[in-house]
Amino acid sequence: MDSAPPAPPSSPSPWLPFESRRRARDEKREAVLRAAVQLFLEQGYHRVTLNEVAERLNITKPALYNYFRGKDEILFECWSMGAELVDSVITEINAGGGSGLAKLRKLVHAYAGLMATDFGASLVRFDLRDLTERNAGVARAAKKRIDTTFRKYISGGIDDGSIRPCDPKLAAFAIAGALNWIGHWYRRDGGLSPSEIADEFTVRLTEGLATEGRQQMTKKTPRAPQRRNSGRATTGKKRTGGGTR
Amino acid sequence: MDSAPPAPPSSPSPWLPFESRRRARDEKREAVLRAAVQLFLEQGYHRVTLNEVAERLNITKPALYNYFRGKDEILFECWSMGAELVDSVITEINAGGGSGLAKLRKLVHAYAGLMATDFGASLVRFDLRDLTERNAGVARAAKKRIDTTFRKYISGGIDDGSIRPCDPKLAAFAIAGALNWIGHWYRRDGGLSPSEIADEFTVRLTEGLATEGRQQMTKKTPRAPQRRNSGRATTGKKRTGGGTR
DNA sequence: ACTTTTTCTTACCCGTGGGTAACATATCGG
DNA sequence: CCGATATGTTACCCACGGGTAAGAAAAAGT
Repeated sequence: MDSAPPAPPSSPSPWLPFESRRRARDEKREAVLRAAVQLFLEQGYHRVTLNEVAERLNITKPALYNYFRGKDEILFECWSMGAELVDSVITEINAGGGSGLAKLRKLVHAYAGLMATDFGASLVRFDLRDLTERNAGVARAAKKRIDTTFRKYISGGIDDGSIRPCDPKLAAFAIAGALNWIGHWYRRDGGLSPSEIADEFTVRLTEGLATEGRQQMTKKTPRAPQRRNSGRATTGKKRTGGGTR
Repeated sequence: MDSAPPAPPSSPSPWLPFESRRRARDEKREAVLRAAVQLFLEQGYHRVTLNEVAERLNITKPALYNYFRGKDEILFECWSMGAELVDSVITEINAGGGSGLAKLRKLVHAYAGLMATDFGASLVRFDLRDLTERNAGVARAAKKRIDTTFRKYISGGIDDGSIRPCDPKLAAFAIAGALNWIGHWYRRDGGLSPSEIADEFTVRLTEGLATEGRQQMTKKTPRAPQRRNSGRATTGKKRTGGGTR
């Protein structure tokens, strides 16, 4: 018979029922976040009790208070995990070169993929009003940074000629909205893989913006490649995402 | 001489503090919904108490139970108001003619406008998990109808040649996502009017799909482009209708 | 071994807010 | 004017769940 404690379905907890509990503190902390984010997404923050979170980890509620100040802090930390993912994506894109359109496409692709992860989805499915005013402020700032990045890539693309003139603010809203919505409808057991979604959205959300979008038009390189060069001469190998579709 | 009780700021309640309370039942019921939807959007369903809703209407909590079975039914009825708005829009579009693309544009335009209303926003900002299983089922069905309509217009447009071949499912997700997101960021006191948003989104979300997007391609303009320019008073560069370039 | 510190459990508190019972007061048909 | 019916009010109940206190049980230090 299975006298050994039955392993929980997925992402096994560091606290096995009666076993060695010698993991590092940070690992446990993160395990709490993984369990919590999953439950919060499944059932919604307000319907999840700390007892449930604890139970899923084979511990009891007060034990959670060794790692977090309270429920809202757990929520915030989950949210922050997602924000960090996005921030690192942005940092990486900024580090690389490319036209505004190329950067935008990279961002769209990576962001779409993130929306299919738990922490990524938490970014758009959690209600910031559940946080303390202080944490909500941090979160708002992070959102602002992300939004600004979208706009920056778009207006940068307009300047360098890779994107047709448009209102960067509304274009960013439209693109970010379509992406954020992924976090609401994506299901792991659905018919679509994250990479399929990311590939398709990268095309769909930028095809209307590109100056050289279809096979038509003069197929010349981006017209008048950046003359308003503010420093970094990123010319190099552009090839604005033309590839595989 | 306004010796009468001072009217509350906006959307005056039928229950004036000590005055005639002789309005029809349905009007009162709807007044409850208007007050509720506003509070739910402002603060979030779980943070709004029935006492608050009642207070805003100059009544007390138990009085609400004359019109609704409970809090969750109020939520559902608010949601339904939004759903009915969308349904009537769809019915009207279906009644009219036009290519798939034309219908899609009408839907995008109307839907964007709805997202800037309280009941419209409630459609995407309320959590269906707060409803009873029965009501949640109704809501899911309504959402399904809306989604189906988007896809139908798109695949219809592909068939009639007004829309370039693409995956209708993902295209619908992208468009609906961008639109739904309006319900999350739109603020009445922001710098953008609903009609500006609707106009811009109508262009932005369909320009990538149209077979005749830019100045080339066939001539069969299905309908005259909406010259409904109501007020183009914002940031200078914005050529909504024209496919110039 | 022994203390000390960290981690976790049992048992409890208590504010909150949806919901109800019982009663009061309009409103209306006649 | 009078009961019947809608409509509101006051006063209360109580389940729920976040949070805490006090102490057991490991881990770690000595």
